[in-house]
Amino acid sequence: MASIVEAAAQILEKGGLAAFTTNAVAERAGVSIGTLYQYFTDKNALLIALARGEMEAALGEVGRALQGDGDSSVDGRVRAMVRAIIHAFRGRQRARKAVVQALLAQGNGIELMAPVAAFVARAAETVGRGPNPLIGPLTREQAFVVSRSLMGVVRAAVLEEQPFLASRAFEEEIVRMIVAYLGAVSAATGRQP
Amino acid sequence: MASIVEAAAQILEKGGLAAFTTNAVAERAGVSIGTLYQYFTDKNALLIALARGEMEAALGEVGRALQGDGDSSVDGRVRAMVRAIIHAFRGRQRARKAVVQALLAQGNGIELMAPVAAFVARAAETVGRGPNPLIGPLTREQAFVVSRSLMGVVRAAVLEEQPFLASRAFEEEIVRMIVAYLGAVSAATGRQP
Amino acid sequence: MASIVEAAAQILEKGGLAAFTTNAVAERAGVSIGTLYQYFTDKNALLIALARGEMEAALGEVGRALQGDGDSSVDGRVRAMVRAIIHAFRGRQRARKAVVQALLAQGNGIELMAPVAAFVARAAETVGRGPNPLIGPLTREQAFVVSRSLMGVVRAAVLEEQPFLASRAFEEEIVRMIVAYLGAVSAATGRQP
Amino acid sequence: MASIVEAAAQILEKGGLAAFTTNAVAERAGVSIGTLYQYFTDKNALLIALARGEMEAALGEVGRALQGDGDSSVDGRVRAMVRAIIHAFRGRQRARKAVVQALLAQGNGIELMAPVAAFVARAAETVGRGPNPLIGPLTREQAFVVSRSLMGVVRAAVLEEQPFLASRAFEEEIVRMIVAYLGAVSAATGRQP
DNA sequence: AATGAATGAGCCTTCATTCAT
DNA sequence: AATGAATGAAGGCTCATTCAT
Repeated sequence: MASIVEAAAQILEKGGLAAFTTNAVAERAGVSIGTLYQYFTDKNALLIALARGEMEAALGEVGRALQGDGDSSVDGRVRAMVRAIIHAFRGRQRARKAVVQALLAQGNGIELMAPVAAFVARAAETVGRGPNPLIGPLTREQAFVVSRSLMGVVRAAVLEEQPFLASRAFEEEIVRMIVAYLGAVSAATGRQP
Repeated sequence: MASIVEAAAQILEKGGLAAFTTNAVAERAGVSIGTLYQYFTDKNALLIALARGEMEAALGEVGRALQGDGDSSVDGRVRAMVRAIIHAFRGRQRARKAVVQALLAQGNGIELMAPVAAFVARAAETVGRGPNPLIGPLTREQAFVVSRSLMGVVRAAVLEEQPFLASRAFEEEIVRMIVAYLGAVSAATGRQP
Repeated sequence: MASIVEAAAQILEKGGLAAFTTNAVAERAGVSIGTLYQYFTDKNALLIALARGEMEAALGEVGRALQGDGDSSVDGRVRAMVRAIIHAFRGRQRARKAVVQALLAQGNGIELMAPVAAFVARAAETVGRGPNPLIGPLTREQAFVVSRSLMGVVRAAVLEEQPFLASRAFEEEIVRMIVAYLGAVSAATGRQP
Repeated sequence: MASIVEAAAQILEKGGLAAFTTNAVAERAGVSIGTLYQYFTDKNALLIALARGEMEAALGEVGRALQGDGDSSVDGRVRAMVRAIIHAFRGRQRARKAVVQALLAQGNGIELMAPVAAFVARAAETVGRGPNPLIGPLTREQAFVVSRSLMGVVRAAVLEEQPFLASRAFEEEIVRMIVAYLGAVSAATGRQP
């Protein structure tokens, strides 16, 4: 089962969506096509299993990064989160890309993406508080904007295979944006009461 | 030719990527499949033609919005830009989504997306200057972060069919983020010399 | 189209239901599988087309037999009908059998059989009248009994490949049964008023 | 073993031939597929076992009906037989239908059907004698006609799911046909010596 | 005796593309 | 330029059957 999912990831990584056929996956996994179908109802089910795995990995990475006891300033913590996201997206770019594509192509993508986004939003919120609180709870729109812009930037860099993806400068700018935004939210909220 | 591309857009809009077959497009366009192949060497060529058209339309929309002589403050001009982006993405969501997917699925997507992003980055830069300049020229990474976060947020809202997509509150938050980021960039740059 | 149906009949005739694959049919018809699917939505559609054709042929045969101006006595006309049914059932036994099976396996069979049965029932009724009327209109149950017993006997003989299928003795007995039954019905009806 | 056959009948009854897979049968029987193959060499072997069982049950029903000491007139005894046949065909229609189909699909059907038909023919003969004999031994063709028409009518009613299947009127007509036929045979035979 | 994971031949069907008219 | 019937490679999936445990 795990080997089949792994094979699927490899196929996707190497040949993209076009190469992703159940027969190819079975062959690479070293099992018969029948066995594949014993574990996954559907080509789609396999895809979802793969996606779920990737998502959980990403979640874990971000979560672990935030547990880390590095720099506990707002800047430091945002940077930890940004780094985690970048990392989560860098391993097996093509596979991940293909998974996202395939998922979106069927409408199942959003539900699977949602948890990650929610997690990121919550993390941002948490980060904003800390020792000397920066912000209160975010509104729905605010949470959306933080999480999606962060993920959007990173994803774009991955998809476009930008050379500066791993650079310090890039990280810096993303951090700057998030921190600036959280600050602005805080300022606006502070004024309101 | 135009009618074929239009048919392609409609098919994509209505049935998504799965419904997008050359035969279906030809039929809807009211021409024979042979004629379609007279104008487009390939299914892919048709897709590219469609994408190019959509891209140009988006570009035009943003450009026009920035020409408009509304509120000329930084806030006002960023808001005009944000609105234009949101609009550019809302007409025919599904078709656009499908185009992006299909394009990405083949690796052609990035080149076609690039001009829009470049344009958005330039617009942000321009906006930052204006009467009383906010910022100087952006670095490559900064331009990337502004354009992709903006587009990323809007795209996510479209794909996830968020109900607040057209709301004032959503627009407000995006503007807040862009302005805060531009401000932070400006501050950092100012300090450095 | 006709050649495809014909090929289907031949395949069914030779190899039974098991050999009836769309690929086999296409090959025997000398067309590509794609062409087959241009004319028939489905494997099932092909089956139905075949069945309809066979049914109409059977109908025609019986109809023509009854038009014939042979012996116009009740006995003579019943015999003409019986003979026609036997003929209708004898050509391409296996193909016919397979069609019926396949059809029944999907529930579509009955509707296609019904017209033949209705026709036979009407024929029996007509025969019962003639110059010196034997019977009035049959009740639903009576019509059913005449038509189905007649068809049932012949079908059984065909399926079991009885050697006496074409014999005079066999024909004689069937005629005897039908005539006796019509007589009994007539007698019962006559008594009732 | 019995439970496997029973499971097969249930599957056939509920889902028709299409649902009749060895795996499905094993699951419903609550045994593993391996066990099923321990008892039946083949899917076909299972089918034959099922058919044989059903056949014997039918045989038993008719036999018992004829033993019964109800009305001993020809009419009364024919009616008892007709009723038994109807009953034999009515339980688990779909399963029975499917069995017949499946059997026919492989050519094994006829041999299994034959005993029932033979039995019916013999019964008809017996009935025709009784206290005041109606007929002598039937010819091969006559026996065939009585048994197959009777079975054919009932089977058709079952397959077509005729609403009058259980009605008195229907029974009446079948009885009328059989009795009329036996009478005609008797008359003809009587004349001949 | 029982289990059930594994097998794989082969079926139905789709759809991009061609080419003679 | 346009047509559209024909093509056929290729893919998803089923299910009877085996065999090591």
